Amino acid sequence: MLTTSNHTPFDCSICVFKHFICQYISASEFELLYQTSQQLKFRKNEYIMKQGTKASHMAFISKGRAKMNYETDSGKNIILTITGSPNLIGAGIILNEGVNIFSIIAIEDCEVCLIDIDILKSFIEKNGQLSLKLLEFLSNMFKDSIFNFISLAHKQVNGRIADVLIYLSKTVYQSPKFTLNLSRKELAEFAGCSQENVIHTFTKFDKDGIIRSEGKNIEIVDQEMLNTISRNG
Amino acid sequence: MLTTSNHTPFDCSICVFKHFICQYISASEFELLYQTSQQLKFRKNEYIMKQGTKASHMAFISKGRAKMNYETDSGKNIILTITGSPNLIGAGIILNEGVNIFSIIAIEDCEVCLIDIDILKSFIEKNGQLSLKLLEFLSNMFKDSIFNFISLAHKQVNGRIADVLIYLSKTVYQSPKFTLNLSRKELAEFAGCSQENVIHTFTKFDKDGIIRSEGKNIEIVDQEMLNTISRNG
DNA sequence: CGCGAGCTTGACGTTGTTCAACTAGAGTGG
DNA sequence: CCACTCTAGTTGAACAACGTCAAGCTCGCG
Repeated sequence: MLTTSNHTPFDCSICVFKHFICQYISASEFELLYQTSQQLKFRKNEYIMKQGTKASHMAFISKGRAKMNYETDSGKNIILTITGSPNLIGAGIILNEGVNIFSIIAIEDCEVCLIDIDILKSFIEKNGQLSLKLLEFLSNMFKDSIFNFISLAHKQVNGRIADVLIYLSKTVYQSPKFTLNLSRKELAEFAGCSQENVIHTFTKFDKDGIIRSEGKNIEIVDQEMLNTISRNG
Repeated sequence: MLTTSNHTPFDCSICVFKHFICQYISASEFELLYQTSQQLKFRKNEYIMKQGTKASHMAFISKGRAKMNYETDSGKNIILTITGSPNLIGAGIILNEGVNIFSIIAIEDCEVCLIDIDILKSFIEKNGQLSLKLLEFLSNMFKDSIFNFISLAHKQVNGRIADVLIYLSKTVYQSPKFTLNLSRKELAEFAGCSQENVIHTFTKFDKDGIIRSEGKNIEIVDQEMLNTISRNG
């Protein structure tokens, strides 16, 4: 599963996740978590988790971006979401039957900390505040996925691509101007349409002065118009 | 919010939820939960929870069926799911900003127990096992919604309607033969297509001997074929 | 008997997918 | 340095899928 290349531990003192969880657990508990976790680097296109494997770890991505990918029985890829960093991934899947129901794949070089689930579970069991926080976290993930699903299921391609662009700019790249780590095909897998449709829509948006699109470089010019398209579906 | 009509407490001794939660909390704690909860009957089409109102309760539906409905800014209705009973609803929404992000509406007469969230939260904080169980429950809801979303977003209407039929028969009515509580328009809001499209597909499925459809009475004849259609999208 | 709501049907135009051809850049080997 | 190939991106045209519209149907109810 760990198809990684490099194994140098990071400087944990600045880690956001450490900062978060140490509000709720003791120093010695964190030490245990630290000792049982793995700090790894992943290169672009490497699997951080692979669909179907046993879910033994949660992944805290401290640096880099990744995609959540679901592969259907018929071999089609569906991108469920793109994550920026820092971000904690795997909470939703883990507690099911202990199997990863989708893959997490680096779309650029990433620094990742794999956290042992059983250890974390033992903390949750002992620690009400922590579990409430995790419940909150899960609720929010759930909510996001619901709205994502509403967008995909009940809008047509214009609106979906507007949504994807808004999401990428706001959440993933945190700038109206960004350089994509994704191919047009991957964008199509994310937006739930054909690759050609992504391209057609991009050129239309470009002509209408809503975005500027040159290869991997995207700039959102008319945010207001994009919001309107998203709203009207 | 409580637009209900009838207010006779039920016999809680046979309640599934009571049975579940009493594995993790004490008798006196349950008594507190019971005293702060409301047992209500809802008639068809009544709101059990209304989108936008403060989320102060979870709903345990002990009898009857309900739909989760999301109303968009532009006034379009989207049915997120149909629930059978018994079922606990509202866990996912609750912990966000304390506002119901969608409505729950009875599609037939229901018996519902409204459970105070703050009380439940106080139990979670004290009780690790309970919180783990709730995390598991939420994870599963999350997983279901993901697969639902995959179906809607990446299949065409044939496959989506097949999915809806399979879901209704398996989860909601638990029989290959059932009498719908939903109109064609509502089915369309669930499947994410037009009402006419639902009808066209039903008649096609009927002609092909996959289902028998007479008004509200639906029977799944060729389950295998339906699964194939669902798989192929 | 008339009315209205929900359901059904078919025609038509829009939207989106598929297909095929073309372009541009990157990597490879002579 | 120049073919050659391979991949990603782009374009337009043909075709299929889907939504919209309009008309007719059925059934229950006043």
